[in-house]
Amino acid sequence: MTIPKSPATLVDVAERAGVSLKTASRAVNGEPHVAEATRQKVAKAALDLGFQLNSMASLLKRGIRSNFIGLVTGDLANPFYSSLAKGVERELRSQGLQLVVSSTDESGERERVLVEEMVARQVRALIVVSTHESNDTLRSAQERGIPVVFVDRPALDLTADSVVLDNRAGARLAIEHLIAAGHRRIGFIGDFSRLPTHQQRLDGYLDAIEALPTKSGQDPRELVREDFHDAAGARGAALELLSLSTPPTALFTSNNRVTIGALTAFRGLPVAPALVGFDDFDLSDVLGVTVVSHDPVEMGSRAARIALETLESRQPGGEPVVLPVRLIERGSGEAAPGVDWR
Amino acid sequence: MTIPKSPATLVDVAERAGVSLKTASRAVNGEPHVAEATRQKVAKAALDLGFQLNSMASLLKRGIRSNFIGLVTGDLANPFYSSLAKGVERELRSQGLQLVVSSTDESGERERVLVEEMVARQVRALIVVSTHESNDTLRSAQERGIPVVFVDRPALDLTADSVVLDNRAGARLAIEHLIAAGHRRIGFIGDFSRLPTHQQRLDGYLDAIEALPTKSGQDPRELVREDFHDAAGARGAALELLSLSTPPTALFTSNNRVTIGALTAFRGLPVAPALVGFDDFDLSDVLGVTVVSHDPVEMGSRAARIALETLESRQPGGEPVVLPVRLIERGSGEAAPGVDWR
DNA sequence: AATCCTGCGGACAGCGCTGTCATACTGGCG
DNA sequence: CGCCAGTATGACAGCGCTGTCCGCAGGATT
Repeated sequence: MTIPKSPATLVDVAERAGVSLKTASRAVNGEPHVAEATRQKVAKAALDLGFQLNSMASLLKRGIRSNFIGLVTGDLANPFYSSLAKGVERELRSQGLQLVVSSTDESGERERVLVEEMVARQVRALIVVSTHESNDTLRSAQERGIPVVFVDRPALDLTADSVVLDNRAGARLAIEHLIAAGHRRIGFIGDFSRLPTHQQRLDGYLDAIEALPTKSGQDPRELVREDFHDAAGARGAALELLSLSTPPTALFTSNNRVTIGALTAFRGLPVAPALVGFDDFDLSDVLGVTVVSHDPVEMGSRAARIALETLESRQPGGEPVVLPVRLIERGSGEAAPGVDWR
Repeated sequence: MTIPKSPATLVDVAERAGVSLKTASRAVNGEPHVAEATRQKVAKAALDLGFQLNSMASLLKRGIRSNFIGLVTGDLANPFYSSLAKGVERELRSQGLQLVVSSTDESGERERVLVEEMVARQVRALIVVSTHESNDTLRSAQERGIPVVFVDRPALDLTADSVVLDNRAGARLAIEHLIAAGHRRIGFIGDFSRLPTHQQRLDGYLDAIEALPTKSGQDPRELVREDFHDAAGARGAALELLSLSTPPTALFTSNNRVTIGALTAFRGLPVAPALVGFDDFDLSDVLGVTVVSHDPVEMGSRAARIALETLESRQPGGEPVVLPVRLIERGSGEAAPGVDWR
């Protein structure tokens, strides 16, 4: 019904208040040297006209590119990423910055497009969970002076800050925990093998496995299954491992989706294998699942803080920030071989 | 190391390419009437200088407000909201629009601030899961010509589009299902009582309960517990209900967090009460929890589509879009009174 | 030869705002 | 009383870009 009347400008406000444009600007922006009475007049005029400062014009004039920080993640619907986003947002809030998000669905091509779009939209900084298929566009964003902070997955071939987890230690901890419970055949189900997080977690697994006295000729990777990015795929991998002639008595699942997939595979089994998962998740306590836990919200906050500091002239590209992980025992990781933990 | 050289402007590009500003503009924007050779020259110059069109200036000049759509939700870390965000983002993607998100943490005051900020940042449209504490700022956004679409919770006292679930029918369905399994004392654990979703789900509950032959003097709200917004609170409510002298034999939990809270309360009980939850969640199948399910991603998409249509001159404020819900039987809702379903 | 395209390129204004500089007026102080 | 510091206000340019209008060349048309 309402005609989309073009919004009031500062000129209109100034006119209505009977003051100059500049004075109106000062009043609206809360600058000093404006008489209280004048301030009131301008405020009233602004209210009457439904005036809203056009921040685009304001930022343009001041040579500021924008008030947005871009976050590029895999999939917003994954709780890990959305917690990350929450952490980032919380940090930005205090600075009057806003968060622009988008999901790559782990496609390098989409990552490229999204980063380009964000750069075109003048984001102040980029926080990226990179697919690591290519980083040309990220590099060129950097070259344009846009701070790029890698999160969860470190920067590769690129001097940039990153905030990551202590993946290798976490995985080793998990496997050693299973070994301590008596397990010797421990399966590993992992994400895309190109991802650094995956590789590090696998390294941690191998560290612990290779420390075990082995029958000669044994392949430490015999029970390793990789490149499963969703729960359904991980479920299949778990079923396959469990149907081996000598199946593993325990599994290590390298992220939340994989853990969930494995759990769905256990339904109907007389004895569920012991399990330690990387990433905590809702209901892990109800289910009694032992996990390598960490704080994705904190990870997002840290990344955001680094991005903001870089904006304030901090030198980019220092050592990666490595956040600690810890094992939370809930039962599934403490069950001895052949013992059901449910 | 790199000095944050001030980015190249179109003037620089034009100069370097030896053409006029306007010609460079035409070339960069792919407008017609530019000779192929000229286009090449400009492209090369732009590349050399690392030129990036300043979209703020461009949009300002063209009188376009921005390419952003704002989404204001309760808490990004809640899978329900992040799925919603995913749906919105997916829809925007094809239009070259980007998504700005922020969380209110269910505070009306924060909602106010966020909406104002987004309006100041010139978002093209707003998609809101309103706290419903007040809608003044949303109304004024509307008056400025910014389409506002309510999602999950309908518009109140405001002519605006909304996309909601069939909450009442869903809740009634759930309760009738429990009644069919033999339950007569069914507890209700709900969210903030001010939320329309809550009220509708409670109405659905009461519909079904009141259809039951009652002992006179019986209060249909005897087993209703409200205003629990997180899992911890819901857990307490569940424990309290179960410790009544005549405890309910079944529970209806009105959203995903409440359901999870109730589930954590069941640990250690010899017999878990039957349970139907509103909202599906990860691992509901592993746990065997019967739920009233729906598609939050689709809900986000629909809301985004409506926002985009309104931008394209569709009349705002039609009938609310009501999305269907369906019951998924997984065991917890089919157990007879006194029978453990786990 | 006069006319009209069509393809190409440029000059200029101005989007809405703020930084700079200038002006006018107050009061205090030596 | 003259001068300076401080406060209140305004005129104006210009951020980087694009829409409008205009000019010029060369080929087609009458």
